[in-house]
Amino acid sequence: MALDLSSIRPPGGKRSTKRDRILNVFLRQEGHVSADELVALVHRDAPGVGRATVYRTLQWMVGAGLARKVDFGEGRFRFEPSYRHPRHFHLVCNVCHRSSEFLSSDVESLMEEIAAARQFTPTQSVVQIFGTCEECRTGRKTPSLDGSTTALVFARDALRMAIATERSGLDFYTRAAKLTSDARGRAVFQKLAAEEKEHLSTLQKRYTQLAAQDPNLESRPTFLFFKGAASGLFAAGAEQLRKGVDDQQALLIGIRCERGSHQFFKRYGERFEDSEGKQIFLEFADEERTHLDLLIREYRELRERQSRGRSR
Amino acid sequence: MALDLSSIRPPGGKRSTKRDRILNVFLRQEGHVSADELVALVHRDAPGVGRATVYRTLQWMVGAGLARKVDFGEGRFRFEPSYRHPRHFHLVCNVCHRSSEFLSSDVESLMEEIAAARQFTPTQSVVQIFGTCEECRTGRKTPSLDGSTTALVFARDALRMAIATERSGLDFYTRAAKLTSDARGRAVFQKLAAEEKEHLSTLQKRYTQLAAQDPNLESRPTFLFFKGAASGLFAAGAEQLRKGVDDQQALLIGIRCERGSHQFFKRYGERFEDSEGKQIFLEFADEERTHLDLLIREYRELRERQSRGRSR
DNA sequence: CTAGGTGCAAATAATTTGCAGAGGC
DNA sequence: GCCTCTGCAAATTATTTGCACCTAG
Repeated sequence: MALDLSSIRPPGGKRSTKRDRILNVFLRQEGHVSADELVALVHRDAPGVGRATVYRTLQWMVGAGLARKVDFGEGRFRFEPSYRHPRHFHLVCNVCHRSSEFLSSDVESLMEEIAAARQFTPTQSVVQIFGTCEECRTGRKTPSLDGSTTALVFARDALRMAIATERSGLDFYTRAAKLTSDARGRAVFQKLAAEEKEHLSTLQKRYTQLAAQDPNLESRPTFLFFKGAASGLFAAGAEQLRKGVDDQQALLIGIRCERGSHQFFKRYGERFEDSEGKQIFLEFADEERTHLDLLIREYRELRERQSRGRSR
Repeated sequence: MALDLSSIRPPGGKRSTKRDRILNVFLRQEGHVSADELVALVHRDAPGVGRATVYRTLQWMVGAGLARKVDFGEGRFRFEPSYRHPRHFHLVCNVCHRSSEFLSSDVESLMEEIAAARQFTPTQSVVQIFGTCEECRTGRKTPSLDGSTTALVFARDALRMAIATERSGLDFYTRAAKLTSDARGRAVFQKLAAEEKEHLSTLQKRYTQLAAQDPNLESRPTFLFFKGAASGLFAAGAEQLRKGVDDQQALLIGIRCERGSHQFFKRYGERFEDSEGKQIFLEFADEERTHLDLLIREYRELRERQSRGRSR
C-alpha cells in the first residue's frame, strides 16, 4: 500500500513540498479524478493549498508521465495515475459517462509498431471506445470492474492465460516426447513436460486462492486481452506436431513457443500488484528462460550430430 | 466532390435548414476544426448564424456519428467529419500540437473484439498516441500527410498491399500448379495464377498513375497499417507449399487465403475516395469471391472422388 | 540570494442556457 | 397550431494568469 515516492519521481522533476502532498493524494486515488475533485481531496488533508497549485501540479504530472489526462465527454478532464498500468484503455459509455478499463497487449504492440514506423516517440497512449454499455442498454446490472477489483481481475486474467499456456505446453511436450525418435531429445521433452505440469498445478492452486477472495471473480468481465496467450501459446505448436514434423522441427517449434512464454511471464509479472502472483510469474519467466536455453542447446547438438553423420 | 447530404443524414436526424448549412460547411472541411473556427467559416457563408447554434449542431453531429470530437491537448476540442474514415487514429505531438493520422485494420478489429467481449456497443473510437513527432525532435522537415494528401496516400497504401497480395497469390498458385498431381486441380491453379497476374498488372498500372499525381508520393509516411496484407496475404500459404502438402491441403490453403483476399478488397474498396481505385478494388473483390467459389467447388469434388476411390 | 513554487483573486476562454421569436410540418 | 430550432446575450464552468510572497538550496 505504501507508495515509494522517490522511485516514482520522474527525471527533470522539480523539488517541492506541496507538490508531494498533492501527488501523494493523487496517487492514493483509485479511479479517475477531476481537477476539482482533487482540490477537494487535497483540502481535506491540507486546507491551505490553492486551486491553481493543484492545476499546475496536474500539468506537471501529465508532462512527467505520472498522470494521464482523459476525456469522458463530461466537459471536464479527468486524471488517473499512470504508474500501475503505463498504458490502459477505456470503454466509455455515452449514456452514463462511466468508463470501464481494459488492457490489451496486442493493441499496445501494434501502437508501438505504428509509432516506430512514423519515427514518432510515444509517451502516452489513449484508446477510448465510445458507445453504450450493457447496463445502459439492457437496464440489467452487470458485475463491474472498479478500482478495487482491477488488481484482482488482472491477476485472474493473467493466471487464466498462464494456465492455458502451461496446459498447451504440457500437451506440446508430451506429444513431442512421444514423437521424438532420438533418446536424448525425448528425455529433454519429458523433463520439460514434467516441469510444465508442476507449473500448471502451482498456477491452479493460486487461481483457487484468488477466487476465494471475491465470490464474483469468475463472472467479472475480461480485463486483459492478449490473443496469443488467451488460448495457450503452445497451442499452435501442438497443432503443428499433430501434422507430423521431424525432431529438429519439433525443437524449433518448442524454441519459438518457449521464447513467447518467457516474454509473457516477464511482461505480466512486472505488472502484477499482488506480490505473490508477481513472484510466481517472475520465477516462471526465469524457468522458461532456462527451458529455452535447454532447447537451444539440444537443437545445436542435434544439428551437429546430423552434419557429422552426413559428412561421414 | 459533391456531397450527398441526404445519404449522410443519420437515422433519428431532426429536420432543419441552418443545420444543413452548418453541416455542409463542416463536411467540406478537410482537417480538424474547432467550434469557433467553424463559427467563423459558417459566418462567411451565412453571417446570421449564432454561435450557440453551431455548438448545438456540433453536439448533434457527434451524437449522430457524423463528427468525431478529438482533443489535441490545446484546451479546446476539435471536430472532424467521420464519414470518410469511420475510424481513424492520431499521432499527436505534444510540442507542436499537430496531429498526423493513420488507419489500422488490425487495431480496428481488435477493438471490435474487445467491445464485443464486454457486451459494449461501440459508436466511435478514439486512438491517440501522444509523444514527439520527428520534426520537433530533429528539426528536419518531413514529408507531411495533410488533408489534401490523405486520400492519395490511402490509395497508395491500399494499392501497395493489393500488389503484395496479388504477387504472393501469383507465387502461390504457380507453385501449387506445379505441385498438384491431379490434372483438373492443376488447371484450376493455372487459371487462377493467370488471373492474379492480370490483376497484378492492372494494379501496377494504377499505381504508376497515382505516383504521377504527386512527386513526393513514394516518400510520404505510411497511412494504412494492416499486418496481414502488408507482406501479401498468400505469403504464408506459399511458405506452407514449400514445405510440401498434398493436393487437398493446397486447396484448403488457397481457400483460406482467397477468403482473406476477398475481404481485403471489399473492406478497402469501400473506403476509397477516388472512384477509379474504388472500382478496381470492388471488381477484384468480386473476382476473388469467384475464385473462392471455384476453389471450394474443386475441393468438394476432390474429396468426393477420393472417398469414392477409397470405398471402391 | 535567487530561481522557482504558491496563494489568492481576477481574468480568460470555451461552452451552455434562458427566453422571446421564427420556421417547418 | 404546435413543437422544435434559432439568435442573442447573459451565465456557467473549467482552467490560466498576475502579482506579491514564500521557500529550498
